[in-house]
Amino acid sequence: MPADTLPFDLRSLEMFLAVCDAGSMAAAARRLALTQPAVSQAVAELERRIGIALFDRGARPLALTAAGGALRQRASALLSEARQIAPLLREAEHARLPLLRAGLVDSLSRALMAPLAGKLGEMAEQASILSGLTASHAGALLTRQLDLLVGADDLDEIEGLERWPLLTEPYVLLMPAALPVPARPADLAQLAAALPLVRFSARSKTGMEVERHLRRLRLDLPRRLEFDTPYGVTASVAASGGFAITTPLCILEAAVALDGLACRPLPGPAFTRHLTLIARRQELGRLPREIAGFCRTHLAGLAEAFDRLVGHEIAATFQVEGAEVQPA
Amino acid sequence: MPADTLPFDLRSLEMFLAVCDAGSMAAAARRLALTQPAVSQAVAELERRIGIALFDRGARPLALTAAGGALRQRASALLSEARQIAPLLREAEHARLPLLRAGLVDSLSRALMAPLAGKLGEMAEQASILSGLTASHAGALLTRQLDLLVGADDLDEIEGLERWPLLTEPYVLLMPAALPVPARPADLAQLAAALPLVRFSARSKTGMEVERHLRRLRLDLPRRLEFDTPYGVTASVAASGGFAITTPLCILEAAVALDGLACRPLPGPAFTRHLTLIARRQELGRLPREIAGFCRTHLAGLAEAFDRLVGHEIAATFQVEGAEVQPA
DNA sequence: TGGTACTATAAGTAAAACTTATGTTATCAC
DNA sequence: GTGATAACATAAGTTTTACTTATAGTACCA
Repeated sequence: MPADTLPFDLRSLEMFLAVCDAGSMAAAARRLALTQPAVSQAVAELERRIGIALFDRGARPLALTAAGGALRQRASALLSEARQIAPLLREAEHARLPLLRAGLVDSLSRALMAPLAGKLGEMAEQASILSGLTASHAGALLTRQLDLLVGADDLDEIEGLERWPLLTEPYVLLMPAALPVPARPADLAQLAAALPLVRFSARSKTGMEVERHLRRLRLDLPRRLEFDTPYGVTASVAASGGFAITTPLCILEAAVALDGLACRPLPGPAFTRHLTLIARRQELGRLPREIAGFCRTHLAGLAEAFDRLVGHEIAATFQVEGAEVQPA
Repeated sequence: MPADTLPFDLRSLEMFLAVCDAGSMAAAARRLALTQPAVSQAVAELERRIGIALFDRGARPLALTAAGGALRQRASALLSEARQIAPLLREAEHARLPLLRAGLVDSLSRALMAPLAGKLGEMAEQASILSGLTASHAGALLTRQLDLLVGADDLDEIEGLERWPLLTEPYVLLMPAALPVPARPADLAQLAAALPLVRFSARSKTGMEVERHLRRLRLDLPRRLEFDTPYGVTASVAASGGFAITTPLCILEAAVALDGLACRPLPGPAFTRHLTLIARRQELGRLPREIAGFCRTHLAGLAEAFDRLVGHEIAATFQVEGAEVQPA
């Protein structure tokens, strides 16, 4: 018997949830057409295997502990997913690709979500596109909860992936247009003394990159307000009159009015962000390549909006991948 | 033995995946420290219970059938979620953090992110606002990675929380304006036959609620395209000419042009969504109450936009909480 | 203070999961 | 083709698990 065995199976979760819903083990037993000791034993075994008490014995209307409540949430989600599977497999028999799941980094939602949805809808029977942080999508890709990922991280530390670069964009300053443009990195500290710096959370790849870059520049800027979405950062800068280190795509993503704000070049060494499409190697054939091409075509259409947003000087750093690079 | 039993348990899925990964049943057996017949029997039993062949016997490097491939995707997702559960429960027991962090459901980003950031920035030395799904925020709240949560779930199965209702809004149909308005629930099936139904993913509370509602109405609508953000759903409907079951706030959140689309009442019994502010009980004093009041004030400002979007008839269901309800 | 309705434990039984043993089939080297 | 090899399937026996009945213990209510 392997040591990393799961501490429960679906049957025991089913019984646990029945107890939660019914309010007592005896009632749950009736509902499941079992005897009461069966339920009692199953719950006890579940608690023993997880190693945490799930119910508060000694309180008569049986009460959940904190851990019990958490399990209730997750278990019901897990079971409802499990119940969907079998019917879907029957449909999967006569289908193209049965299911295609993609993770799209937040900052490309507005640029790519709808066209990508159309494309995936053509290529698969069922398509699912999730938004969020690249970090969480990366985990999902590896555990096969996702099949494709478009994000700001090329996951080069992970084997067995194929990578299709999409575009490169510069980091920029988003700040009040009236203020003087910082010329040297040190001017950023001065700016931060006058205005609140709005940051990306360190949960996001972008936030981590910015943090690392500032450390390289030996700048220790305050950390007052942070967000994990481009909208949060941009909207907060617009509302509060602060400033942020962000990228053109992140600003476009937010789709908020930028009255009185301007994009300025970030002083100091070049600092860019790369967006990449990633899939597990050799599982989807030429599909990732085709989708990457499709994304590039759509992203190229943004060049004009970029120009308007940041001016020609900065926009030159914006670059959609042209040559179709072979996956590493 | 009840008839609606699941056709598999986690153990059999584990074995099935081991076979997929190892490439043969014998190799999988070695890896699982079992004998070959154990695996063979488990796979056979799994196929019998699901009622579909998963592998292509007779092809020697064992090949997956279409259904087998689909099961592989979903089963590995299911298992990786299952494996996360136990460790999370252990964390749920303790942990404590000083900093003020809030989780805001995606559909309120546009409405509340910036003002909430300003407010929290006043009240705390450092504030962090994360966007995403209520479900993941709920876990973060329990494990004390978040201190506040604004979401579409009141987590009533969890003890030890205080809840501050913010507003109630109706679910509505977002569909082409030119098409006739569905009068009865059954008309939805007809609509779904003509147009693609764009769904919220079951990962989101909104998606789960819609799914449950449809099940109550005994409607089995196709599942072609799904998203976990309001922007995804709205943009896809706008781009593809499909339809969706969504809410006014979700539509406003997306901030996309709705040319040719209209909001229609959802036929059938009343179906509304409740947004609530949640905190762990008695940990932040009167702060949650104050923030809830602040949020309501801001949300009340949306009433006009609601009217324009959905018309008076539907908008009547939109209701910002007035009385400050004592936490349960 | 019993009565009721629940939970826990003990011991036995039915079902399942797994094992060894053996037969069958596809692939490959010759 | 032919036999060797490595895989899968099936049969029969064994261990483990899940469930049952029976009984004792515990919180709650009148």
